[in-house]
Amino acid sequence: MSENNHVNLPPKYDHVAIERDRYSFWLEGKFFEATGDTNKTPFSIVIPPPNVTGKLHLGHAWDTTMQDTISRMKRMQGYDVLWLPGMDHAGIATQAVVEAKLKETEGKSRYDLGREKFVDTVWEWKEEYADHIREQWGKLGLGLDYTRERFTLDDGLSDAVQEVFVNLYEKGLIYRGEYIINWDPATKTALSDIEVIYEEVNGKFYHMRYPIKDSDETIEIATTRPETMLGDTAVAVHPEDERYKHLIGKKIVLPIVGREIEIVADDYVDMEFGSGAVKITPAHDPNDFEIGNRHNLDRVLVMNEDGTMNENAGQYEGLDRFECRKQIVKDLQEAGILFDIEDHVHQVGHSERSGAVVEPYLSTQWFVNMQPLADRAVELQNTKEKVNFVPNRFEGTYLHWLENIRDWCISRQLWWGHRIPAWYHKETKEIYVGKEAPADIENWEQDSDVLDTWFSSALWPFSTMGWPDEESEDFKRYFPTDVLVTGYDIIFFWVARMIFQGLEFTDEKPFKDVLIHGLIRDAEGRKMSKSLGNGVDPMEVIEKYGADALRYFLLTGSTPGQDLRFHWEKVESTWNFANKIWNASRFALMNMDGLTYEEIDLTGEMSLPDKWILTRLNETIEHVTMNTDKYEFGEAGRYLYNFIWDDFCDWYIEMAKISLYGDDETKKATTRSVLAHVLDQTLRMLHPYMPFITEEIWQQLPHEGASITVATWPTVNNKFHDVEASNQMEQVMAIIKSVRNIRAEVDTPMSRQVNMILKPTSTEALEQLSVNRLFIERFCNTSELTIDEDAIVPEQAMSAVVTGAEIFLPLEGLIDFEKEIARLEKELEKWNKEVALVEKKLSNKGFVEKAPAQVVEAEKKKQIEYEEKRRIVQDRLHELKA
RNA sequence: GACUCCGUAGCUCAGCUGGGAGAGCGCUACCUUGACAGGGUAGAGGUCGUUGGUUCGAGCCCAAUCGGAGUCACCA
Repeated sequence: MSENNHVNLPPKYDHVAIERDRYSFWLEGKFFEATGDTNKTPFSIVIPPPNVTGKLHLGHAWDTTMQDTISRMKRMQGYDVLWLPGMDHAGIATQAVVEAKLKETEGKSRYDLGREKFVDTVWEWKEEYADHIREQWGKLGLGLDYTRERFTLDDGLSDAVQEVFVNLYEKGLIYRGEYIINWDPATKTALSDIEVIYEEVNGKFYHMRYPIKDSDETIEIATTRPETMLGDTAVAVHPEDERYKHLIGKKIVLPIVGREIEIVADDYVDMEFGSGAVKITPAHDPNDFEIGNRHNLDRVLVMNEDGTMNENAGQYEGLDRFECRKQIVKDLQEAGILFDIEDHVHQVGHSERSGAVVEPYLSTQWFVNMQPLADRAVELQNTKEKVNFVPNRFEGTYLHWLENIRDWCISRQLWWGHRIPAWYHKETKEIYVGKEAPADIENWEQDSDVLDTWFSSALWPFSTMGWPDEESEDFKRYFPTDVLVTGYDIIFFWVARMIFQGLEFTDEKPFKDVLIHGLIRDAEGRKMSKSLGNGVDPMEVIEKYGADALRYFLLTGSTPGQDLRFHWEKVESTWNFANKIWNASRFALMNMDGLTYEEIDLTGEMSLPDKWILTRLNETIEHVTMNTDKYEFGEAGRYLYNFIWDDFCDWYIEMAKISLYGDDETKKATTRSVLAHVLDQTLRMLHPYMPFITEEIWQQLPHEGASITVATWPTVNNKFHDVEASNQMEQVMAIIKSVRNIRAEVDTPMSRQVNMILKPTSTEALEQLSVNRLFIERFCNTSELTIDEDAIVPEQAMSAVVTGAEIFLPLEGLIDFEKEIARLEKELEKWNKEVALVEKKLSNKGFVEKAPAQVVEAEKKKQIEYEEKRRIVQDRLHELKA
């Protein structure tokens, strides 16, 4: 075929070839850069900045693909889109990775290098990792504006961090104090509450009897952490507890240690639990700390920062806390103090990062006073201006957390991060907090700690836009952002904090919508994790099946808020979809015959399939646009899939061949235009889902503009909305399906021509069928087609019934009458049931009176149709049995 | 202990404001039809966890219950 010469699409869909150079084409065209065009409405998204040392995993791919899909559609809809990229310095995570590398390559610790040199080393690593992440973003096809890329430790963001810290300090919303915090002995830093993961652990419950001074009595207490007894400074009982009332105020000689501690009364103690007496260790337990404050108790810290016992542990000094536990249990048992050990399942806190058992530990740290900030965020949700959570139920989790908020420990004993802008006077011990160091710097010492990574992340939507400079162009134009996309696992870490910081510092919510997605799991439903080794590298998926297939799989694989299981087979079937599009496009191109975009002409007289596919296109545009707007990517994607595969490929292209391969040049030209138009519009809609393949094909098709990324989004065209044609097409399709069915029944392949008789059930149907007979002839492969109400049907014929017509295929010698009668009886039974059901409904007074008129009307129509079909099948059975 | 989510065809999942169940993969039979055999055509397969309730009508709303997952808070 000579037309083949015009086709530049290779015969095979090759995702590697297609995707290879496309991203640089987009970047060079600057299609992803926000234009600042004031004729357009701004639309902005900030990327959740990935950890700079991390490799992007499938979760990132999912998260960013959604953002890309949204922003690509918005761009096509004419918005001035800013999708701002960036990365997070990720304090603990990064420091841990670099420390490990350092040990591995040079056998050195961070202390060997010293603070300054170590931080320099991290910066070097950072550049390398950042390049890698950008490369992965490119492979995914993300439309990011790299001219605005930010890093949480760059100058601008550091300035914002300091501004916020100083401001909150001056307002009294940041304070420094000595409290029990969560201490991670592995990384030797404090953690915030949400960085502690509680896991059920099979532990022990140790029961002890403490001797009371100058008495033979003992008091029974129990603990899960016996080593902390070294730091006990009291035993508490309930003031109303009759068992112990006489002991209040008496002294205990703390075993091993020998310290005298008092028995105090405190309401906190639950008389019902255990013995009703509690050992109090103010330096190692938050509740004990509170009790200690109320009773002015000493705070005896018995551990070092690395989890070993310190000098207050006496003979146990230097032992690891768990070694010490073993030893102390043994010693106490021998001394007869510890008299029982019980198995006990309880929740033990572990560091989110290191996995080490978190130690409640007395320490001086910086905190954010959360209540006022949280109150404001909660308040916002009672107004019309509230942040819109999708799905909505996550607003509940968010609010629940805010309503039970506790102060946020923000100092970390790390080197990699934003240094706390506080200085202590060497002599007076006075504290100075400010963006600039004190003038007489030689007399001061800066706080050695850095801030929690999330402290800077919380400012991300506005710090990236130029804040604290409120006159910054980007801040004025693109803040607040439109939507934030993230997983439910970081609602507390990040979403909540961005909201209260946004409110506090910009008086605005940082985003209008929050789209929450779930977690990616493996095929068995397990979380993907390093330890299980069940992680899947998105780059591997892209290599095998292409970014388009991966993206489509991720977008359509689940509903908002739900987890997603990864299945290779699903990605593979998505690849098949891409291949289908590829080949349908090849067909179209083979028939374009040099058509240009300007020559696309939809004014000519159209065939039935032309009118039908344009109507279906309208429906698809409506559906896809609405659902993408609602973030229902699954719904939109599936609708497109069905439209492309079933309607466009299986029906329209097949039927278009009639005019494309025919002699009527006018019809041919019209169909060619329709084909080009529908494909063009379809590719545009599919583009946010599968950017690479759609761009590749679109460039080959008659088109205008430099790139599909900046083509306009399709809108419904009422001029081509022909319901009547659609109904006729449906009827033709129904007839074709019935004939295929019969042919399969009697083993008569489509390649064999057959005679066919159509008996219309109305003059209207007669007219329509006559007009559309060409399609019926062609797709039923008839040798002779009779359309006649009074046609005489040979005795040996297979029959079927569709709305408006009875179908007969005279197939002498091929029919097994018994089988045919059985088949018809089965069908009769079906119609009997349907008729009975409709009749039951319609005879139900309640239904007729209360159901909406259109529903009742539809039922009445069904009744007529089913009764007609039943009658026809019945008659046919009579004939055959006669 | 509080709360949330899930339980629909063999498997993985859809099913929008309630009007009589869908897709992909898998399975069966047939088909080298001029874009595609990674394709086409026709099919089989579901008491929508269970029990009540509301309603003319429930997979969809309410209650209870069973099973699975998760979040938060926890008594030493």
